[in-house]
Amino acid sequence: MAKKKLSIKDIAKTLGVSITTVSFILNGKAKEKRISEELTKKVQRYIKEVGYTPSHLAQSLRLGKSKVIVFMVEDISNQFFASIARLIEEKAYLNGYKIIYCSTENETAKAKELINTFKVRNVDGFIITPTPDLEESVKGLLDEGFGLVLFDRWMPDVLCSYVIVENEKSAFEATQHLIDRGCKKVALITVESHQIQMTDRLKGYQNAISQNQLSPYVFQVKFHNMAQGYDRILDFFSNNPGIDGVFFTTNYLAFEGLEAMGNLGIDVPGQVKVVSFDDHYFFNLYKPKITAIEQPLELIAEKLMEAILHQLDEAEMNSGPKQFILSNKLNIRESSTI
Amino acid sequence: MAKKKLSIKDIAKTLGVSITTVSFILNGKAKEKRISEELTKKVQRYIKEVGYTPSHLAQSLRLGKSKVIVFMVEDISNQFFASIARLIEEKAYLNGYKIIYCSTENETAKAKELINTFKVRNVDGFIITPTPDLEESVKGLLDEGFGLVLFDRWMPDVLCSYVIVENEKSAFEATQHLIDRGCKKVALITVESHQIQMTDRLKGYQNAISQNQLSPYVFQVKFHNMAQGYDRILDFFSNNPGIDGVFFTTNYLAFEGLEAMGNLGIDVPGQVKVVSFDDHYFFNLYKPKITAIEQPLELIAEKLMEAILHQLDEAEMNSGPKQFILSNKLNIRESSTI
DNA sequence: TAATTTTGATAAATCGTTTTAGTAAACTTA
DNA sequence: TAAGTTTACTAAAACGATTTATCAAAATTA
Repeated sequence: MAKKKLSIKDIAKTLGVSITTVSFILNGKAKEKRISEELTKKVQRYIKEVGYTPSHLAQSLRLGKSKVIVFMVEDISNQFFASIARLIEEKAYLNGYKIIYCSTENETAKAKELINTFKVRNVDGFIITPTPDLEESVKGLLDEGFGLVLFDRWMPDVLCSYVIVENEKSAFEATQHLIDRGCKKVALITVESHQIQMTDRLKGYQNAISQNQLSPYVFQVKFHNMAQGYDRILDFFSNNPGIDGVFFTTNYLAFEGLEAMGNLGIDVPGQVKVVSFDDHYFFNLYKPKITAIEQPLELIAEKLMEAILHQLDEAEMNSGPKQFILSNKLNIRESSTI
Repeated sequence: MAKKKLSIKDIAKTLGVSITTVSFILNGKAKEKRISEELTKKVQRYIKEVGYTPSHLAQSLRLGKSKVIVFMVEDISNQFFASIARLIEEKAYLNGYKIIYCSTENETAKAKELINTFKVRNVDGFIITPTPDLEESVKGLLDEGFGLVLFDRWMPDVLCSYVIVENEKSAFEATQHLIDRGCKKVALITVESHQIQMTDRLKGYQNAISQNQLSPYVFQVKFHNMAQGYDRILDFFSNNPGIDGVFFTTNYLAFEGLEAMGNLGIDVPGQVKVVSFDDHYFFNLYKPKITAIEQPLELIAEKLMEAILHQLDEAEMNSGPKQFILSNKLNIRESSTI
């Protein structure tokens, strides 16, 4: 087993030339370094014949670049993050990069630990959905010259590349949509979080409510986990009977909320109209189909890779950060119309 | 920026000792190599003080092990694979391994290309859901001494480690369950595939049908993509009016099938009872709740890591392959009972 | 006291590349 | 024909670790 992998040294010895020559030819520097055409051809032919490929480890060690990007998200099994993972994969491989993933579970301590682990592991760049209070770690990465792009959330205090969506604007539109459909008591059901993607959604809701001279009904679910979320939302609806419209700021909340409403015998959309952030395959299957804000996954992935590759590209290293704020799409379905 | 990382050489120079000494101490060989306790302490103190960590790249190059495992699945954005990814992540990191993912889209050419790419990249092991006709590539990996575990599917012709579930048995049980609930014309809706996980499910269905002296109604959807699948299944129900039970071999087929049945005005479970392979969060949310076969995700992940780490562990390198066949659980819900 | 063993440390090879700084030989130039 | 230039190629250092072989001094033995 395990026939030893050929090294550049083996090639050189067999062909009776120097390692340097082979290396130059391999790296397309034959012309520049004045290696004769004849020898170049000969070496190339032999390399092809034996199917030699250079050791990336050795290259990484020598060049100080490992061609690895860390994709650090809240939870890789979450459909949103898994979808992005899928979409960036191809672009990364096309550019010779590998992607290592890891999940923070939105815990700051875990995120910091992961960042330290990977810093030491000679990765080149990080794509991160930051947890709360991660500013210092992130600044550390920048100081040490790692590539870095934030997404889903950004940090107002840190000047760096990011890819986010128009949270406030979309939340405004979703709320206004419910109001336009005749809702008078529109509730916001969100998670208790001070992270900017959530506070922006809250802002959008509040703006729409106040512009229409309505009263806000904000419910922030604490300690978010499936079972607890369901119970809390059930309580909320029991205690707030007049609600006729709900905007959920994440699809998980919507799933739980819809089930709670179902069990309370609340008719959607007859009695309560519903809109959710983060569209999902299942919203289109649900009865009624759920109106939802769709994030532009492909575009997010594209911009993420554009931003990170841009940073890792030697030539453009010291051009400024790339910051993208992308538009969402409100997919209007039965839950807010019939 | 980028304060240069310390190397073992810097440590040695500052302390006025040799690189060798530092290395021995770092690797816990101080005693064995008779480094004096005094010097050992001194070096350790300094290392801690400056926060030195060794370069994994250099170690990998020297030791020929990169501590990287490739997780190669059909589609990382698929909920099943994403969940497994999440579950193996922690175990891998605890053991000092990183995980690189990639998606084959079940295309043999792509899988072969990915395998070649990663072979060259000095990874240590592979966790793979093999595409059709991947036997040769997989054998190649084994010959070259890579760690390897297959999952979801296995290859009868290749002796290697794998983690799979009892496809045939569960399919039998699901079908029998429908028959027990009074179904007389039970259809199987599956994908057209010769891969063993699918043919096993087919076998289970067929056995149950013939043991009960019923007639099989097998529908194999070709060229599986969302839109086409839906259309084909719609046709199938239109052309086979008497069907009173359906077993879907994947949850995607079930989602499409349920929508098709909904649009045809077929009542589930009144008119047609439904069971699906691969339980899903939404089966519990759907109305009616869908009966489904649940694969033991945690156990799969656990066994995958057990098998791969076992192989990568020098000490146990040449013990035989580990093969796990895990039991599923039939979650009986409304779609097959009311 | 001479020979042997133990102790405590190190020099140098190695892993597989890239790249700087040469070096002979062939060719120009004046 | 002596000096300078090109041409075609290479030796050797580096990247940052691990490990084998070696070595001088101290301690033990005979």
